[in-house]
Amino acid sequence: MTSDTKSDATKEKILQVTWKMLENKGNTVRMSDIAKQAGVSRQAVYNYYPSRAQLLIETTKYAGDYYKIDERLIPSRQARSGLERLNNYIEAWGGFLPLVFPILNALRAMKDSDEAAEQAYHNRMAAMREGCQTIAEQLQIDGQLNPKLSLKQAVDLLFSTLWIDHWERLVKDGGWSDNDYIQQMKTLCTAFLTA
Amino acid sequence: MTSDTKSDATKEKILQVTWKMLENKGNTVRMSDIAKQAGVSRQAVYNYYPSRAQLLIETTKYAGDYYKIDERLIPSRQARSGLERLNNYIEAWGGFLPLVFPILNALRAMKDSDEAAEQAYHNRMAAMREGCQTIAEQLQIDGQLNPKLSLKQAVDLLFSTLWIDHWERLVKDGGWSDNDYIQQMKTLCTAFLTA
DNA sequence: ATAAAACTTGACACTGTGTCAAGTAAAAAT
DNA sequence: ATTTTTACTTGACACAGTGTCAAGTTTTAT
Repeated sequence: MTSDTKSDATKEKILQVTWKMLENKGNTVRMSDIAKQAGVSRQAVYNYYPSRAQLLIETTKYAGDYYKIDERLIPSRQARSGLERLNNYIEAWGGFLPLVFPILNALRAMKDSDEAAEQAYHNRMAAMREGCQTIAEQLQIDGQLNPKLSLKQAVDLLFSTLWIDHWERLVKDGGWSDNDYIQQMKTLCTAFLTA
Repeated sequence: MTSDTKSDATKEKILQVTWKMLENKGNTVRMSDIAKQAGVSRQAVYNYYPSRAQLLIETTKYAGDYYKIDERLIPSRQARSGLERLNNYIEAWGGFLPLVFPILNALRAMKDSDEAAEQAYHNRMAAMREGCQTIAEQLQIDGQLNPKLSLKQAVDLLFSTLWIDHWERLVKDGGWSDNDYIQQMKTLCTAFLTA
């Protein structure tokens, strides 16, 4: 055992517990709840994560790595046509979102009160938006992009349509299944992005 | 002057100040900020509104009344066809949203921590959703509703597409003009709602 | 002049975040 | 085997913001 094996274990345990509790209780979880659940003192948590915002940000990274979003997006990146890319992207995203929603949700709720949280949330949005950008560009190259839309408009619309708020209302509030969501989004996005 | 003329004036002034400050500073405004700006003590505010949530809720009503959403929706209600109804609805909604966004935004931010705020936010959503329901029903009667969509799915999609999160990203973040939003939403909603 | 209403002032309880200092227990280094 | 370091714990405290309470003052009505 190296000198920080034990501390690493605690550090990771805190992330796991945070993640689980975000899924169960949502963004109302307090630092003391997390500490208690992880079996350590509140101060131990602050030892590793200097603020609640930072803890959430690290948890987001942890979960993102765990669910391997990059791997999921391989089929989209390998697509030959814009439309194929779009469909594969929605397939990957629609499978990924239910898993990371609780954490993104917490980040979203914190973004008004914390600068670092806003930054982290913004970065996540930017990363996702980039995928949408590539899709729209590919569609344009294919000559399939709706002529009523500028490239930017197409990207804005696609991104916003697939972002978590929309998903939340359809799946969480509306009771849609993951598959309903994926299928309908494929149809819907194709409908407005292509001519 | 009757005995509560002055108190009514103060009560309304607080609402106005709250409204203005939500527009300027967003949901970070504190009770003490509002009091100071209204020229009264913090306790005077609590005299009329027992909690911050309640104050926001009353402000929402106040602004809603002020901007006369009902009047704006008359053209939609008088439409002969589903499509006409849809377009008129988007026209009204697209003009209304920029005005009430700051307040709905504040309510949205409070909904996780306050039961009453959540209820109020939910009610606003429900009212808006009802308009979407009528549109979808009319489209179905006209035989224009996309056969790939159930009535519920159509309502869910239309509602979510027009709700504030989507608008915020396009207009606030994306820099779309109000008119861009209205025109694109007309096209987009028509595209996925009809066959 | 008196009473009621509409406030103000200041103190305080409560929740949750974040900090600080002193102590302990076990592992690691010497 | 002893020191030293690491990984904590315990408990106190500062701070912000909400909400409450009681006592005092000004304004308005009668």
